[in-house]
Amino acid sequence: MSVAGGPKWRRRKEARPGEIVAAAFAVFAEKGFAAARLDEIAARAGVSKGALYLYFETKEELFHAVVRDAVAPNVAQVRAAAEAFEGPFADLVRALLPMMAARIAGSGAAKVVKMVIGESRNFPALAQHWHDEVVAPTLSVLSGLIERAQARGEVRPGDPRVHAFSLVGPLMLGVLWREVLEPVGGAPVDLQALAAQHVETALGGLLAREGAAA
Amino acid sequence: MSVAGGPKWRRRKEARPGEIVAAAFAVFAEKGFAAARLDEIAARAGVSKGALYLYFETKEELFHAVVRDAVAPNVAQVRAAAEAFEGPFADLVRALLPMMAARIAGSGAAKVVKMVIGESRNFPALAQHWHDEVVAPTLSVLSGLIERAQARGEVRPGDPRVHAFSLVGPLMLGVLWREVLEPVGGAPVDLQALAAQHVETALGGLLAREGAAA
DNA sequence: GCTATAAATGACCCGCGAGTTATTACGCCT
DNA sequence: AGGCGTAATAACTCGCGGGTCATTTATAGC
Repeated sequence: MSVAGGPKWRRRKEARPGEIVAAAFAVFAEKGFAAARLDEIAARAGVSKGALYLYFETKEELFHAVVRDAVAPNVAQVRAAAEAFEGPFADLVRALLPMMAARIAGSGAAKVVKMVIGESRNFPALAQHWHDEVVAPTLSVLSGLIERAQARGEVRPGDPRVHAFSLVGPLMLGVLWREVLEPVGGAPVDLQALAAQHVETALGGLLAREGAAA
Repeated sequence: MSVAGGPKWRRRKEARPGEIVAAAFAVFAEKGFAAARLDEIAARAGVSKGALYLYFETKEELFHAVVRDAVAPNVAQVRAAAEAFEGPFADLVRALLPMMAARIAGSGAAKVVKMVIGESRNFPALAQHWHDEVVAPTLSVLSGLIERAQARGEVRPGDPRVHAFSLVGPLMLGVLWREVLEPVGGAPVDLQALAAQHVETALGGLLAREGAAA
């Protein structure tokens, strides 16, 4: 409706891909892969459906691009923070969990998680990418930290991977709760409060007791 | 190809709905709602697509029936077991978590969880039903138990709902891991072992310490 | 300004799958 | 036995959405 002779569209080869991925992210997060409509993605990106195919071969490739872009930076940062830390295990955990909570809640990572879970059967390649690039590295950093803390006698014995689950499981549950149940009437969850209280609970179970025998 | 004059089909009004729901459960669990094909459900139920519509109005109603049937009995049993228990909190938890783990892994409940998460935006009614009938009651039983244990001085202070998250979160994470990540190369998770170790960790953080001041 | 290039469009195609319906045939009931 | 009510079928419709392509139009270079 631009009556005042502005051009109908502009050539912006550089900017398009990013805008398209952003729009696709929003629609995929809202609807899931199968129910997302290319027309809607195109509309939100301010572009025609045909233009999508100038930059992405198929809907599925677009899906992959979305997951890549939305997630990579956060993982790297959490990893760096964890590996740079030098103090006692308890302090590290007290810093790390709230950081993860904030990062997951802040970015759209939670929506991506939901998306990956929902479409994992239909797009195993996506779930695999997610596992290889996000979950496995994070878990490996975490259980490495736990293992070293065990060697120093700070943390009780036990499978370090299971200990890692004990640490982050409740956080993940909280994230999914917010994403899935709150919109349909579930009682709100304060992720920061959850992280704070759970860290103390988990540490109570993980740390070797000072006055204890074993 | 029954050349030897058996009838082409039989009238089994009573048995059909159950068989259809079972077949639908399998297909929905594998593909998710949107990607599930009514033709495939019908084929697995040994029935024509038209027959589905004799028993269910729409695909979505069939989806609802699946969730209802697959989940209700398990919840009731866990709830009953939890409320009947009379001993100290620690023993209850040591019995309850492995039981939940077994029940979730054994039935197809894990697949339903994945399904509900994936389709929650497109079918809020389903997520709501799940919340009202499954999650909220379970959580309420659990945090009730914790609250009473706190009153008896067995469990440390803190939001009982968050404590409940601390207890079951890692279990849920394990379930999702098995469901989503193991099929694409994730390291296997032994749910029973996870439950056993995590229970002790969680109790270590939840139980009031005998020799402690507060 | 004019032209060549390629970014972008939007009308189109076509297969697929949810839902419908005219027809068939099972099996109870007398 | 045979007739009737209805469970069940199978071929159908029809709209939707992923993907295509001939055409339009911005813009860089001369």
